[in-house]
Amino acid sequence: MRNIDTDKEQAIFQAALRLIQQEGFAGLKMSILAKEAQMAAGTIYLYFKSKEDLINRLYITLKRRSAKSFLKGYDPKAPFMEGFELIWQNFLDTNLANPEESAFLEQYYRSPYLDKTVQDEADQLVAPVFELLERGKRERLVKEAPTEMLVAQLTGFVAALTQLHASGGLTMTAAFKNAALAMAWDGVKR
Amino acid sequence: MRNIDTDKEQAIFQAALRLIQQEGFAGLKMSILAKEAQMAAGTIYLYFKSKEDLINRLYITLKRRSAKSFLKGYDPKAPFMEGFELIWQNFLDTNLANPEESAFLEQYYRSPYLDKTVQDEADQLVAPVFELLERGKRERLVKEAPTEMLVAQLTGFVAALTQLHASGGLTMTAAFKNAALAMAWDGVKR
DNA sequence: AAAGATAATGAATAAATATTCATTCACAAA
DNA sequence: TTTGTGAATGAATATTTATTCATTATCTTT
Repeated sequence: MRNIDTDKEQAIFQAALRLIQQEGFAGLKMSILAKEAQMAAGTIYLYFKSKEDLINRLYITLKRRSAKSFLKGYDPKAPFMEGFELIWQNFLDTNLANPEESAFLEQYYRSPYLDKTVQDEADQLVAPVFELLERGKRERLVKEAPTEMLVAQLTGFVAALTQLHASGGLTMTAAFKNAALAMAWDGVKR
Repeated sequence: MRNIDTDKEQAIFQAALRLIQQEGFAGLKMSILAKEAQMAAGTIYLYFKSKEDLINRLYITLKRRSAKSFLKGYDPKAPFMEGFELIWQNFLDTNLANPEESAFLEQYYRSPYLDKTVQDEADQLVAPVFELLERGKRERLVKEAPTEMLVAQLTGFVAALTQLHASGGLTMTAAFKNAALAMAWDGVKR
């Protein structure tokens, strides 16, 4: 039996990310995508019902992967600071290591292509971070600011850093990562 | 003489922003734009050579307006802290007051439509912020982190806050603005 | 108020792009 | 070697969207 597994699908995902990175949002044309993924245009339609389907599946796949990655090793019962550092470092590393995916998730957030169900699941995936920060407030370790605001500073910072790193504006060495952690923590700490 | 001034142009700009806000990046279709701006499709082409021209002029117009707005009253010779607070507050207020413009500037940054010259001018407009933070480092008031990183935290935070505020996730009252200033300053201060 | 000039219209056309499907290909079983 | 079957192709078609331009409307000048 031929291999109908995810090989081709993955190739399409990869190529789509590369194109979005290179050409931006508007650069994702099915014909170009086919060329980049080294297959015929029609082949894409064996794996995806439509462009919309492609975008949605790519989005949720990456969002899940991202969430899994930055929650790796996270134990809600461990001390707050341990959890904070773990998630922060995971989050930064995940984004730095996958700038194309990161940019995609940023760019397609609230695109007309995305189904509401997909956006809702995406929100669910981030919930543990909210819970951790709320716990931090209860334990008097974190500022008494709205959780959304705390999250905004952390995610906004990571997004901006990732973009900077990817564009070659700044190479994130280990020393710089430490500096970033200090900045992130100083921003939210009580 | 008929009024060929900026009335129609402004209407087109406004409608374009509204559409980008509502439908996202991909939702900017010339025919829909014409309807939204309450004019015929052809009329747009009396004011803009092409869609690309429209995007570029909208982008640079908004970027200039934004820079002018967040540098308003800024005196490079005033004490550091005064400059920092002024720019931060201006920047946050400017973005909160113009979430559509803010989102547009975010979304179209490095779109394939944007001319390099436009992007370059955009970078120039932000230069005073870099200079201020470098001075802060020299005066030992600001962390010894790369300036790009400091800027990343500040702009990333504002971008995320603006998006949050615009989507109704959090209303930025005066108290919350103070909290945000504290978070921003704690993040970069030495 | 007529003529001339400028602005606006929107249906028609051009251009770009998504999608289909008749055909070919690659492999496996007989 | 032949035949069957799912996978892949890519030119052809459908669809969507940008742009044009002949026509109409609106204003200005005399």
